[in-house]
Amino acid sequence: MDTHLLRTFVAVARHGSFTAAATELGYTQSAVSQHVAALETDLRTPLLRRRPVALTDAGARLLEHAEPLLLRLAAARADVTRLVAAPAEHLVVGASALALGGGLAGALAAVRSRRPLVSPTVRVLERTEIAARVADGTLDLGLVDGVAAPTDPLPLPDVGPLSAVAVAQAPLAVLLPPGHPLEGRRGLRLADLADARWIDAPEAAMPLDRLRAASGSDGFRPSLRYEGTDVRGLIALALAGHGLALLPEPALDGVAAGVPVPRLVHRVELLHGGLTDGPAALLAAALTG
Amino acid sequence: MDTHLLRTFVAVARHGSFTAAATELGYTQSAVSQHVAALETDLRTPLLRRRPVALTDAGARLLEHAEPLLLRLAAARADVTRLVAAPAEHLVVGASALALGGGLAGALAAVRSRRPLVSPTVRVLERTEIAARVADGTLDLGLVDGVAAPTDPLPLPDVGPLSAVAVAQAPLAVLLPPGHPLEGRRGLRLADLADARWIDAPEAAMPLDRLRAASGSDGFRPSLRYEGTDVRGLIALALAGHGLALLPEPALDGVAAGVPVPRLVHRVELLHGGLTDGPAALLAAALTG
DNA sequence: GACTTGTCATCAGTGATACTTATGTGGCGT
DNA sequence: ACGCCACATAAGTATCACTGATGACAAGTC
Repeated sequence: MDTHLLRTFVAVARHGSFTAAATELGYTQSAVSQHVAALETDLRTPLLRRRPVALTDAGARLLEHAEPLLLRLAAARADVTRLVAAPAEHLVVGASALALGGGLAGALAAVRSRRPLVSPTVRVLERTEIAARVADGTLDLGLVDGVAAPTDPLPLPDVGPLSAVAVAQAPLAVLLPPGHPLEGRRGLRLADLADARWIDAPEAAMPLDRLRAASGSDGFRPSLRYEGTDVRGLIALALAGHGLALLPEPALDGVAAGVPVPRLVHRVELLHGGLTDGPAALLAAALTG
Repeated sequence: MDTHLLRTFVAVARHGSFTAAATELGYTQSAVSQHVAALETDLRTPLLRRRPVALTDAGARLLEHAEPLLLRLAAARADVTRLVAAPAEHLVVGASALALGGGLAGALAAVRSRRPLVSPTVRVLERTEIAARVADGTLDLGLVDGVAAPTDPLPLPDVGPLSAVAVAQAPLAVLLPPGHPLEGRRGLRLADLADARWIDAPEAAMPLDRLRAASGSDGFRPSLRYEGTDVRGLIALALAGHGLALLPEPALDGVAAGVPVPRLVHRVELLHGGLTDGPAALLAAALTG
């Protein structure tokens, strides 16, 4: 079970094609075929069905392991080289959509004034992607938002030793349509709303599966799916009665009133993998200080 | 950064010797030397100081990544082969010391009566070791205990997709020496006791760092360290005033009275990596059913 | 201080093996 | 039925991952 074999296996599984994987990796089709065959004889079980190429059960299981494994391998390399190499004079920040608000603009301005030569990049990514890209060095810093108990850290995919610091924290509010029976309630436990219908807006609000994890319930069934990062659109849909939405209170922005949710907060955390003293450290200081 | 290179690097770091690592791995010393050199040129930084052999900073960092990486690799192999191979007719259960109580004896008896031929092994291990050994297939089942909020799962080191099921849950109690100012209190939040002096008994009770994580405080300073799994000894020390101890209430066993701690429970969870239908599945059914 | 000893680095040689090129084979569409 | 596409297999080669031998260096011994 060599890393190279796993890498080509993952490529084949992703492309659904031996030849496509071969061209991606710079191999011949023959080599890819041999790699997969070697893995299969090593594990004594077929991993792929051919013609058409599809994962077997064992293959699917292996893929579940292989992808994070390769990610962690890349993270290890990035972490060690980060120790050695001089801090780069560029700055790439990844942020989930709802994490953009908390002072990033101001902090970036502070960096630019002190280091006019660096031209920062801000990249909006899915929450799951950010930790991975910070770990493997593609991003210098990450800003992720999420819902958690006030004392708990945000649950993050474990991709190696990353440091996380809270940079902003706000109460949560459920956005109810006008006339909803619960309107005007003072406190609303999230579990009480597990049976309600929700708008599933994984980019603009909290993904519903995260709510289930945070509340320990398995409700939160979606009535409408909203694909996009624009919060205003989500608010409009929620007010029109298409479903409930859970948002940080500041995001409501006076446009609408929400019912506060106790015991849970919306938090933005800064992710980094060991700061040296490049522009990334400056930005981190501006964000946290 | 091949897996073989990482493996020999880890072996060298553990043994503090190239030759010892070579004999362990069945290589010549020359090969080990070349492996380490290859890693160092690949990462463009020395990983080990020689004569005496010691880790550099970069080497220590790499080791932090390499060990879990190799563990996950073994876990992946075990997980896939478990899918394929026939369920073995043996049964190895790992358990942390405080997890032994909850019905394991009875459940084992149930298994033995139905499968008289299997001779089970019970192995008492440190909490951190159990998840790793279940993942890589050394253990068929694991029983770990820990402290968490009633709705939260126990925090486990992430070694791949493992299933965890609660098998026993008990309230927690702080064991105070007689005459302690807080004696007789009804409820006691753990954070209130962060400044007190504690007995650090990582094998017999909860390790203090776990308490810090569970309570979100950084107190819980140790006044005495207790190495051993015998709870009676720990109770005697706590009653003699050497420090506080946090134990599941049943463990006090009438010997002593403790002050209950709300919002946190002691829980024993059963760990397995996908059950087939061997004796392990029988035992799991007996424990959870 | 020379000698011995133990340990890691280096070199040259060789056997394994990881690739390529070329060819075989089976399903699928026309 | 036929060709076409995609994966499997075979044969050949070039690389490189090992071994064994030797060198270099530090520490301990007399």
